[in-house]
Amino acid sequence: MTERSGWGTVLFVDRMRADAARNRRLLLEAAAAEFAEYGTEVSIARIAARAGIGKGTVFRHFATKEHLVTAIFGDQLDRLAARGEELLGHADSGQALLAFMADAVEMQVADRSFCQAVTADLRRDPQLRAASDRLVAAAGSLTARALADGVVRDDITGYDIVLLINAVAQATAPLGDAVPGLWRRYLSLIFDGLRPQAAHPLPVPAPDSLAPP
Amino acid sequence: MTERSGWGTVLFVDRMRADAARNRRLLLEAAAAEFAEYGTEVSIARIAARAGIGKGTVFRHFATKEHLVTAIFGDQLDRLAARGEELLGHADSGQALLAFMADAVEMQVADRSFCQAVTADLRRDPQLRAASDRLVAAAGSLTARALADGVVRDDITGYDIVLLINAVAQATAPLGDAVPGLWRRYLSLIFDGLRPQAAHPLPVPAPDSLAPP
DNA sequence: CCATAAGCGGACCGTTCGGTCAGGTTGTGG
DNA sequence: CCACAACCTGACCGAACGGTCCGCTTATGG
Repeated sequence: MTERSGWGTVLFVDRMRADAARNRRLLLEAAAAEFAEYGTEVSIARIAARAGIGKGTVFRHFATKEHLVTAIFGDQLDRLAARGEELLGHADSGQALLAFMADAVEMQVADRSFCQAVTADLRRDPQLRAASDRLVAAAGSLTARALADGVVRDDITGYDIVLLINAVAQATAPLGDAVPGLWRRYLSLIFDGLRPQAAHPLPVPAPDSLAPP
Repeated sequence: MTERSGWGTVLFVDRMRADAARNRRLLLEAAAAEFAEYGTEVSIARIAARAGIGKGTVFRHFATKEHLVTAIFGDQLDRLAARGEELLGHADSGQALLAFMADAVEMQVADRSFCQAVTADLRRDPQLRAASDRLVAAAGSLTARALADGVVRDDITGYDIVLLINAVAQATAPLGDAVPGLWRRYLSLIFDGLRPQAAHPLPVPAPDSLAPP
């Protein structure tokens, strides 16, 4: 579990009682694991059992289940955005963009809740909005750098990249884990579509937001 | 509601009592509409109410909710496969493949349950397996024809096409219906990746089945 | 070491779901 | 036209869920 960007509520365990801090950590670990394995529909009771704490304790730390999901999902978004920012320091801009997409897809494929959360109505939460914006910004910078080097076509944006990451991650969903690395096939194919050599005019402008109206 | 291929159970209303046949039709229409609008999680009670019949009647026609979902989903798969077979008669093989993908995505985007069903564990059902095979076969023929005309790269198969359809349909899921035709942008982009000009070697072989082990 | 408040936990609540069933209704073959 | 089987229905059931609450435990500052 990493730190949230500029917002320490989730892991703000400093001025807590020792047992409370310990339980909160156990809870977040258990929730992340259960969500990744079974999706966000797992019951609070299951998560509490895995963490070895009582159900009531869960609601002491997070008023509703949605708050818990939001906390975990926000942390993941932040981690992903951080990875993107880190890759901005990479020499090869094309490989950096590809690596970013690969890491993002891998994260999403390994975590059932991540896929669900992207689609859910959690967009109302301002913290998630911020994390999402940070992610799109990182993707946009990586794209701009790759464009400047002429390795991607000039009509794509950071929003496109984020949505295509989602597309690749969902592509192989029907097969479950039957062919473990199959998503790499489709990431590669889609990346071919991002190259300037392939470019045919795109019929619809890129979006300028990830949130529904 | 169209006919199931070679299997008339779903709409086998011939030797039924008149009221039973009528109710079955109302039920299937209501279920398809509710599933499309709200996904497969809508309650049986809701569907029954929309059909104007009692809840018990639903279970008279379909032993479990899963049976109902399977019937509706199978019908959709069959319709999609039929559309693919129809497009095999189209003169321009490249446009036929593109049109097939576009129709498939459009269907999936307009129907929440369709997206869910693709991922669900309904693959056990032999009828769905058959419908799925028929769909992949149609996609494979369209692909082979396009390949013979040199308009697509030579390392893709019908399975790739079906999975990429899924990818495109899910790509814009985070935005809901905020930008109605946005999926066309990503279908176009991915189709660019399917052209021979763009081809870089793909890292993983295509799957040879859509079912998990 | 103790007083106290913060934390804990699981019985409990209201709701919703898929699915069942007994008893009333109705279409239909003869 | 009638008898009967097929059909319809909504009250009902048990399970599972998110969330509440209060009596008990325990960490901690003084």
